[in-house]
Amino acid sequence: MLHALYGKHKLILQKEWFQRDVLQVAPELLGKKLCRQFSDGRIVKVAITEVEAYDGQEDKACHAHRGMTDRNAIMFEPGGCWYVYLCYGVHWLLNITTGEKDYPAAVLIRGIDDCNGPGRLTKHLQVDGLFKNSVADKKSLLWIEDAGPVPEHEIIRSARIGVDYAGEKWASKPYRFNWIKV
DNA sequence: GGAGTGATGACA
DNA sequence: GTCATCACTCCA
Repeated sequence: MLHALYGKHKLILQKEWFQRDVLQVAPELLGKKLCRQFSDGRIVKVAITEVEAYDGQEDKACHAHRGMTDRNAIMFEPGGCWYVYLCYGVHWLLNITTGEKDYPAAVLIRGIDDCNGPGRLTKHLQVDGLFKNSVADKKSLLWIEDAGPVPEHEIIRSARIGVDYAGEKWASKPYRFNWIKV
């Protein structure tokens, strides 16, 4: 198991931690604490329970598969930034970028403790477009902290949700990771 | 099962 | 400039 790279604040996952293969980062994010500081100063920390990986330009389900656009440009930067976008005109979806510069990849955070659904959790944590392209650190009021590894047998892999448009090859990739607590 | 919702990207 | 599409949620 790869060790987390720690910065000045012992628990906060640093940019370098995200600058690895998205398929390695995604399952390791399970059990980590998604942390949000609200405008009144209150801090909420919740465990991540479900994620999906979107892996580069080859991946037809990835927003970057047709190259760089205004929206997805942040995915081409080194990992560790928030990629936030509005889905169906209603829901903000929260992703963390991964990988090296010029390799577009990100992890969609789909579920946290007591809050399933990528659109629901952003509403719950009051995350919107203001966070897009910001660095995942304490200054941005949204960051991720280490919380120890999740046992491998508690991780379930399956196909990603809502990506049928990508064609069977990519829609069927087991790039979705669920943490099923025993 | 079906509608809402508006930014985004493709194309002209 | 237009137009179709969409990594979803809620209510019936």
